[in-house]
Amino acid sequence: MIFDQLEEIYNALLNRFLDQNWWPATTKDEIIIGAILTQSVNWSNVEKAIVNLKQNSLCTLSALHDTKAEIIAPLIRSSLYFNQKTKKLKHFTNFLFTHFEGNLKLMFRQNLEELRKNLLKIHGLGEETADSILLYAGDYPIFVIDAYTIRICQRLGCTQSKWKYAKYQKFFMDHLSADVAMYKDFHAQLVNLGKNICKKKHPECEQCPLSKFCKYYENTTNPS
DNA sequence: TGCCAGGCCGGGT
DNA sequence: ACCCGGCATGGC
Repeated sequence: MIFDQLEEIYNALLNRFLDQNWWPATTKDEIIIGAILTQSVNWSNVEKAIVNLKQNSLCTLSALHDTKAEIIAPLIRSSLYFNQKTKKLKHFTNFLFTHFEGNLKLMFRQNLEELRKNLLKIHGLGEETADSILLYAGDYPIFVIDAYTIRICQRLGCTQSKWKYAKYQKFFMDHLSADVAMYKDFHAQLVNLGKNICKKKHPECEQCPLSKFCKYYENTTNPS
């Protein structure tokens, strides 16, 4: 299905909610740590973990690299699957120190395709986490897909149920200009929308700035 | 109370 | 190629 309104959709979200100013972190280290910790958990749980890491001066990649898993795990307990996530953090820092002297600037000197391929080899980093790191910490022009994005697209009726991550990503990137700041904010807008309005059933779609694009809204206003 | 949040992996068809 | 269980907290 051809759907050429993505830019219009983004503008509707931007007008209604203003710039979301994502990622909620001050350093690139913190963005990467947050990207791993937020897998399948709400951000408030991640925030507690980040605060704990900061209070122990462990919210940097080199500090995590130098710290035993038994120390890290209890600090990030609130982030769910904390033992798994401790390993994931370790896998990432091992990668960074093995190949790039622990220096993110060196890592981000790789081109997008090469680095993405390398990140995906790290145990515990899937497509969404890798792309979040690439976009928000590395400023590469790559669009992040998540569960909210898929849910909203399906509600809009602009995608097909069999589509998976790569297809969604291609869909967005084929229909948008490769603008890093816009990619960052568009994904943020979709998460914000997903967490709030679009989570509800379709009668509430009227409050959603995307209602005029939404197939359910059209169905309810044009029942015939 | 039970459900689900900004996933990912491995093992089974 | 898809499907499913494991991981294992906190807020509504």
